[in-house]
Amino acid sequence: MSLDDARLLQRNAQIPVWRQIETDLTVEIRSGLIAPGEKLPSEHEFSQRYGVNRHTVRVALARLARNGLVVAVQGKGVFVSGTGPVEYRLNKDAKWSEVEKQFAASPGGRLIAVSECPATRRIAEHLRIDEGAPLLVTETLRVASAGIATYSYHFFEKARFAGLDTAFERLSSFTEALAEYGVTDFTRASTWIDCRIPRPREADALDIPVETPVLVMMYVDQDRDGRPIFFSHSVIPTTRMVLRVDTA
Amino acid sequence: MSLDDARLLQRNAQIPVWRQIETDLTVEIRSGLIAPGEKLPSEHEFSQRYGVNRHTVRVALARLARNGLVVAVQGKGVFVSGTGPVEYRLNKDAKWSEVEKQFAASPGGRLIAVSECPATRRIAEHLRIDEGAPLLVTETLRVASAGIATYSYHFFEKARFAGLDTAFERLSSFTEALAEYGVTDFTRASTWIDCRIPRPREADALDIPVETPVLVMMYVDQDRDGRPIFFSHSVIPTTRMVLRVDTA
DNA sequence: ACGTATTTGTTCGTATGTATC
DNA sequence: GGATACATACGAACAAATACG
Repeated sequence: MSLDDARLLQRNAQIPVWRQIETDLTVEIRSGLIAPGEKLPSEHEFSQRYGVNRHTVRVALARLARNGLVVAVQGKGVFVSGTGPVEYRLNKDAKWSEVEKQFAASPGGRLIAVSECPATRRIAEHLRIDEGAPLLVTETLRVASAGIATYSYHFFEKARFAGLDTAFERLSSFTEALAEYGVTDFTRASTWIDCRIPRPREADALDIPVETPVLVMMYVDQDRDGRPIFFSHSVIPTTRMVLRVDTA
Repeated sequence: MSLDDARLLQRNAQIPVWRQIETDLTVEIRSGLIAPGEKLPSEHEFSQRYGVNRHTVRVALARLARNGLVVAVQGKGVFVSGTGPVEYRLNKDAKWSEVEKQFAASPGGRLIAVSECPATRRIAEHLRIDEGAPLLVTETLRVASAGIATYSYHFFEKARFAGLDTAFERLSSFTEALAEYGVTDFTRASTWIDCRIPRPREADALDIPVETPVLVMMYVDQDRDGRPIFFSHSVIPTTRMVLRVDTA
């Protein structure tokens, strides 16, 4: 709204008008243009500005409320939810356990599935092993707080880390499980960031609607000597989290 | 498919089966599990594995093709597009012009819209100006190659950069336009990364379907002395691009 | 040059559920 | 409640391009 107004709306388009308003307001709120705690314009004012019926505005606002972005108070107005997004900082110490620390949460990883597959070319390059070498693949759900969670796929060289899945199941933490394999310190080397629609089972586990996009981090962690430890995909819901990169 | 198979499908769910297959294959391709140039299983084989009709598979594949992820050749098969994703590297020299250099493209920014608005609290903090101070807001589309593009919102302090929009229109580049204001060197300080569904006009300009999510970078660029120059949102389609962060 | 198998591309038809008026 | 339109999913058949012996 600060940028423009009803010109944004496409009537007779393939997208319903209420959804356009929803994404529009989502942009404003998530980007911080409207600060947490601030009051939104009234439904009546929205309907005037966008040139739509008040009911159409209400559909959009109801969805924002359902996603936890706003809270409606009868007789007062609609307010942006109090807390801003949690920042997942990308630096060489980037780990999920670092996020858990912010919430004083104990390691609470849950092992969803374990499988094996041969290393594809890309993963083999990252782990500096032979293409086709057997990999141990884990799917884990790690939750620090409501809405603060990741669904991760970890790829380990099977020959080196056989049984790591049971160690994780016992300790609920990769950091601690890896310690049993002599890996006491590891750091993040490179991270690739992508986004997509979640798979049904990911959305289920993360407890988010299947239509809301998620961030995907792909990264390699290595030990002090630069030797690769594992390759990972982490699916991150963005309703209450953002990634942050500082380039000092 | 390497991780699991038809168990992934949710029948009678709110999400169509073809979309589930689409996201599934998108994951495999974009994450590099299936390498560029590789041949996908045949439509018949997919329909067997997923337990669906061949038409259903074709809908998914058609969408992947439209997004440029795969290329179908009659009589041969469907192949993952030859080139891997372009990496937009996040470091202190992160600029769109750096991406353009990779394609030997001349600056080709197009000014979509210009507006003004008062600085919200968050923007005021980033630019270290007073809340409510007038801002110059530009919307630009910058294309380096097919699918390699950004739709950006730039927020400038109006008092300092009045007329910058016309300078950009003339020079097609912020780097060059800012030089006329005595800003010869600027670097990236912090970046926040989020993702969402694009606005209709963003999807139009970037030539992507309205349902495919986009990455959003929010960042502050500053001059050599650490003085903020501008705040920006950049919308990045991810069919052919990923962000990359190196944490050395 | 020919026949065959494989694979994508296209066109019918049928059924079902959902949204809309 | 009824009528309509649309999206989803399945089935069968055929056309066209490719590969191979």
